[in-house]
Amino acid sequence: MSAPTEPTVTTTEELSKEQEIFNARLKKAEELRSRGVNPYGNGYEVPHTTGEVTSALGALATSEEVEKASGSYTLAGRVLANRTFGKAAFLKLRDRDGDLQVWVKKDVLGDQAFELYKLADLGDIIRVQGTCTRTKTGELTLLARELQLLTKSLRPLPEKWHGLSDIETRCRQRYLDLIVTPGVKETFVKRFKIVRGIQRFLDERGFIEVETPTLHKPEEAGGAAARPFQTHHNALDLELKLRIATELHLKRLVVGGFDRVYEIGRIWRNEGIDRRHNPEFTTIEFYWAYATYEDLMRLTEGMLETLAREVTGSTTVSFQGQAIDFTAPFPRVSMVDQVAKQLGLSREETLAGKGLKEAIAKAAAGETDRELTAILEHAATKATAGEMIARAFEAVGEPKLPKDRPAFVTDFPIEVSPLARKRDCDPRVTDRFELFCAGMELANAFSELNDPLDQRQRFERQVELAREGDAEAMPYDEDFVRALEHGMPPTAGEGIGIDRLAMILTDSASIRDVVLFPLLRPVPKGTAGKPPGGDQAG
RNA sequence: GCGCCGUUAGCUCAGUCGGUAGAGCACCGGCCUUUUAAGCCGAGGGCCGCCGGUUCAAUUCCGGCACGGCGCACCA
Repeated sequence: MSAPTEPTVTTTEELSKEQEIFNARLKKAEELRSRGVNPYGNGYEVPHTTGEVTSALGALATSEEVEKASGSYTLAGRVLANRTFGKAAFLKLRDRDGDLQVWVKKDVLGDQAFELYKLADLGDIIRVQGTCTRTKTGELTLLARELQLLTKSLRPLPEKWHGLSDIETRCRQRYLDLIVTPGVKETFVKRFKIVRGIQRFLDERGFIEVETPTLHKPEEAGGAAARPFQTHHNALDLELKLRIATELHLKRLVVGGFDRVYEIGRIWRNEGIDRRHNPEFTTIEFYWAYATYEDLMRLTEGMLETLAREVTGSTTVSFQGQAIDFTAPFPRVSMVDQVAKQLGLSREETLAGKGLKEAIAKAAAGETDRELTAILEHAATKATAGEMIARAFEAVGEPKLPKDRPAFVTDFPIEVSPLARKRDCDPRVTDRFELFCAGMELANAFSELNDPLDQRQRFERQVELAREGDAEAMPYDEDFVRALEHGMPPTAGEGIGIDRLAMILTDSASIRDVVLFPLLRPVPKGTAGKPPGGDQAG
């Protein structure tokens, strides 16, 4: 944790470059102390930001206009560039709003303060006070009359032009990535706006935000098809699992009278890591009593259109070179009809499983794409028509979904929807949709199953599946059924993947780019962040 | 879990048909009071990811491992 308090005794010849810089900066910190300056001082007021300066003076074109209009500003931030000219220098100062050039002149600052300035390094946090002008090249610049060093940086920043490009380093040392990689901070600001936008949208419609447990007893860890992480509570000697969804607790709350309720929260799924998956991720789940999944489609369209406009400034969003139009309404695609059409069957034949396996096998044989063939072959091995339909859709349906629009996929078979209400006019399908966008599943929603007897049967089927070796089957949540037995109003509920939504609205190719600290394997020897001077120094 | 690719200075990257390495930026010293990747002069800085094999000699060739990237599988 702690850096060495003394420069290490190692001779110069033996020091790495980083250790050399570290020790040299440590010496400067000591030099500052000897001059009565605490290199880690506090209590300095910072009344202004670079943003306030640029919005007040940015429109004024000449140095005369700027100087006439400029008040005195006191700013603080990190030094990101330092171009020196002996008795003057230009610094690039960054605060929470952005960057501003600071002009340090010996005759303006005074000899003593200028000597202190010379002990500043790239990466240090400084505070400056002065008035603004425009330089010969027209850049709005604060001419410093006072300068204090607030925090000494001991390690060098990455190279200023290319920045950090190694993705591993960017994620492990996100603090550096945020400083030197353009756009990273903005991405996470946009993510914040997405979350706030969702909250505002739902709050305006009478929804209440709640928090439910993330530590689940084994029988509670349902609500999705996924493998949970396991943990243990010592005092209770209790086996626990990290939640894989917020669904079942939120529906308990609907039973309890929270007719419109939502939770934005972290969930964990013990699965692989790739461009679209991080083992911990954030969902918004919301439950709306007396509504149906049809209402949810309209709400979702309105929400996403609003978010796109708020976050990107347009309802058409560019994602990885593809324009995606979020203008409501979004197209709807029936999973069953699409599979039927592609396989040359009728809707009824498909739902009844009549010739379905043969048709899928035939399609697999005729498919040239190796991956799609594998999906179809796998689909043909499923036990029920519903599972075959859902699986076959991945091969024959998903690739045909519109690329320039989000699309609702409807008509999910009951076998793959253990918590969804079955359709009144055809119990083989559910009142459910998934929203697909940019090739990703973005949302999953349905009219909730509120018939406790039906729910019991669905759980029993999940238990059977688990017994047959399905690691992702849900446990039987007895208390949840008990809650339904008290009566849950007809309700529609939806879950949206915040991370994936953030990917799309920030044009990020990987979930890594919208998660501040994505899970990575640990570095074996722990070389990153090791203080110079050997282990005893740390 | 599988396949392909990568790992060289603090950072971004060259390079060595096998003879222990270079550039730019950063850093250090010198000059410079309007710079924009400032400029000029000079000096440092490397277990060439790790382990093993072949070889007189390996950063380079071969094998294994670690970490990462992309794709697949799994999944939201």
